[in-house]
Amino acid sequence: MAGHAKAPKKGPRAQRTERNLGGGRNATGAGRLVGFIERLERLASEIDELKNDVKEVKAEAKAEGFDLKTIAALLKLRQLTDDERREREALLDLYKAAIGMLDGTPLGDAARRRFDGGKEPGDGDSGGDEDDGADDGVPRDGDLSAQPAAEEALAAARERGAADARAGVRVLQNPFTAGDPRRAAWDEGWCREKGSDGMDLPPAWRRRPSGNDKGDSGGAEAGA
Amino acid sequence: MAGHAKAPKKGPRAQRTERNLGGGRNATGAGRLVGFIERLERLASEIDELKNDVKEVKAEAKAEGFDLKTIAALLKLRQLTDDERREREALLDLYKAAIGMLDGTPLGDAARRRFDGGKEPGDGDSGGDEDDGADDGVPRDGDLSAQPAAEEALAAARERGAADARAGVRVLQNPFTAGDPRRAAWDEGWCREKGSDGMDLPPAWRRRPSGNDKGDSGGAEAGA
Amino acid sequence: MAGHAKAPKKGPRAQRTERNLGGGRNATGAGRLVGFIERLERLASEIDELKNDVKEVKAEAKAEGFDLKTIAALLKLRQLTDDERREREALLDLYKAAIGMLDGTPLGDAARRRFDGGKEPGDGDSGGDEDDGADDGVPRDGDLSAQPAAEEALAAARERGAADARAGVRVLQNPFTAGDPRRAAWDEGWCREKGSDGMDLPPAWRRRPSGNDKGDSGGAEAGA
Amino acid sequence: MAGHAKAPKKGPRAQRTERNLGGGRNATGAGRLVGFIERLERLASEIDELKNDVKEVKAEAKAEGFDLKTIAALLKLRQLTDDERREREALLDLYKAAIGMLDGTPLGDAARRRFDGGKEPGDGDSGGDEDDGADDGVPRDGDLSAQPAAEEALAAARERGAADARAGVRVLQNPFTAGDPRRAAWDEGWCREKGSDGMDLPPAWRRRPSGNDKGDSGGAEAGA
DNA sequence: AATGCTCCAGCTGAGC
DNA sequence: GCTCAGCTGGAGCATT
Repeated sequence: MAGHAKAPKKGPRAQRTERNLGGGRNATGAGRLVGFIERLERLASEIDELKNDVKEVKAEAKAEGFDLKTIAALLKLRQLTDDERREREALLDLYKAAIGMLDGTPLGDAARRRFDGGKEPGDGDSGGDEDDGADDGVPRDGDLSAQPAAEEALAAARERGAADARAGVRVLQNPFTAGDPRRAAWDEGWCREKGSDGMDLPPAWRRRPSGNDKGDSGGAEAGA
Repeated sequence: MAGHAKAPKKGPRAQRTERNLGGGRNATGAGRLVGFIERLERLASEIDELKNDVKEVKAEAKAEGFDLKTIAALLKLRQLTDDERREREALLDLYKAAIGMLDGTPLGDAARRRFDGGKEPGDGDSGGDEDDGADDGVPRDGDLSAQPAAEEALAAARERGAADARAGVRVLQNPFTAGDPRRAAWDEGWCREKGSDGMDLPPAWRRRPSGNDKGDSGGAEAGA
Repeated sequence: MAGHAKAPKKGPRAQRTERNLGGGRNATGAGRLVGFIERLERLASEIDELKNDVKEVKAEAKAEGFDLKTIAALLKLRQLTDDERREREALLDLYKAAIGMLDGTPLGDAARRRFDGGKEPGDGDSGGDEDDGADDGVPRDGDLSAQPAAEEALAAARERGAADARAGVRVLQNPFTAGDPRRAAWDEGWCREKGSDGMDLPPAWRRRPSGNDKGDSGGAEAGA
Repeated sequence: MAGHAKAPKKGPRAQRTERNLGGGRNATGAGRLVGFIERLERLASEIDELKNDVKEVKAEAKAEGFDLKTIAALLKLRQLTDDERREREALLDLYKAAIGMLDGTPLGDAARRRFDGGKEPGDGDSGGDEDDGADDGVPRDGDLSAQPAAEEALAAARERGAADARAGVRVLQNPFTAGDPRRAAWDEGWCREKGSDGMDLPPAWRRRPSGNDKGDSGGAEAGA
């Protein structure tokens, strides 16, 4: 099912180069040219066999309800080094923050770590951080570095996320605070679980029809 | 300084069409063709004047230390409706979670809201969410919907972020919990403040040299 | 008529950067960033106004029966120097000849001149050119250089082409031999004349519906 | 030699999807997603192995002095049906003629045939074709259809071209008139022969350094 | 089903 | 010499 070309209807390659190869003229300029061209055409045809296969896979995925654009984004993400990805995310978050585009979504952990990378962990409270009104007594982001992200803890969190999902807990109820790596792990578990309901994809995995009229229904109706 | 073309050295457009326009032959096929071509070339030349201007602006930005690639990303983001942007982020986060690529960064708020959109806010505890071990007493994500994102509250948070930044507080010390919209606002204030230090850009805004050796320093050392 | 945008339905640019410009903070990193972004977006929007105009012109041309793809090719050709264009044509002809793809269409004049550039015009007969069977007494390509392409001669030929076209002469009856620059000029006149028939485009200017079945109806039925 | 990758230095694909495949969860949304992603990545990696091979071949060709851009053009040409190619050339020639861009190079045979296709061959002389001054007695283009392009005649012409080339005849001395299919065949023979001189490519096959200053050294100094 | 548009990625030329 | 921005060509997608 995966290795069969289908000859994308294109024109008749390999038309009439054969007679030019005649004799032992391969050392000739013309002969060598023909050689190159044929090698290139052969490679090209192999390539677009594979491209056809890609198309088939995509069609299949689409038929199951996945969003192709998102999958493409994923693939691009995956071929980045983790470091590169973090670097980009951090920079993007910083720039977004600077122009007030964060709207609602806080800085990613990558950005947080980046901007704090050079500092030593002890001097955090220097300055005026009396932490007055928000919610004291709660572990802050600073603890992020304190939790070594033990793989077993993460696995446990993931498992709990799955269990919670099964139990009907909503995503918003993630029990871990910001900055805790288990927060992400719980999310992973929850999401993976939610994707497995029945035979076909739950609607959350599908792309919304688009809502062609754009409402700018931003959470922060600020600028206007 | 911004509207002056510089004639990108390209070839001699408008070579010898003039004589064809002779007479009143504009009703002719040939005449009309020439007309179209000239209009198109004129538009094209105006377009690449503007492209030149773009180049200049980019060069200037780069000279000040900004990362062009990130700026490009920003621009692309900004020409999306807020809804569209949220939709994509949500979907991407979901897919990432499903294949375990979240590593460390939790689901964005957009994703959280999306998957919870249909539910009514009151039934959060349905199921087994006894909230056993994590960190009780702390406002959860569920409160996210409870806080109507009053613009003045956000502005205050932003201001506090800026003040904290001035006072030496680190980003990691963001006093607001996950799910609280003020968390993002505080980040915005902090970041904007940090960008204003001296004459030139703080190093955090510049792109890291690259780190050519790929470390895969992922939080989850799994696959390797 | 050329500067009216029509707002290509894209998203709401310029969302909420205004507040960030507040105060005299323009010297700030964030402020400068916003400045760059706004300049870039403004330029971008101007650019796609122009792109819209291009679209309109193309639509108009298509409506009159012209083939857009051909027009695009023309535009690309026209932004090449004459020298560059000749260089490319010559090289392409040479390569085509070498692999036997000329089929039917002889080397262009550009190619001929290129390969003969270094030689002095007098020694043409050196070697075995006894010209045995073909068609003696006829002016050869060699004369190409002998005719200095006087502009008035070309104009005359063009005029004669137009006259002949009006008189019902077919293209195939071009009275000038290969290598004579007037041959092309006559063609020009003939074609331009033929395009002027009535109100709308003669069918020869339109693209043929496609001929979906590929016949390889080559003049040289060789390779097959 | 065609299947050896060389791992184009890209990032660490296939990072940590394995654990997600655990259990028999393949029916799950998440599991299927992982499956698709892995298939796509596998195909992608095969594709860029081939692309690497292409790059190698091109590098080799370039090292021997061939012009890559011309080769690319050839490849594109070759994946067109003969009919399509002819159609495009004809249309392009017609449009060029109409706006006076033919300069020097006459209409290709394809164009000539196209515009004469519908007509019956007998009525050519209708009108004023007294053929007054040019060069009577010489076979005209009209004979083009009269010569059935017998393959053996073409082969002979090709052979003669090669022989003439060996004998020192210049390209300009092509003994066949315009419209005679043997003209192209002779060119083919001549060019192929010329390409075979010594070990390396004759300079005519290389790309001219470009002549950065544009001279518009056109044969027809017309419009200017 | 055909076609025009848009995006993306590879290739090319410059600049440090 | 390497990197990086610009550009060109192709492929997918939406549209009619």
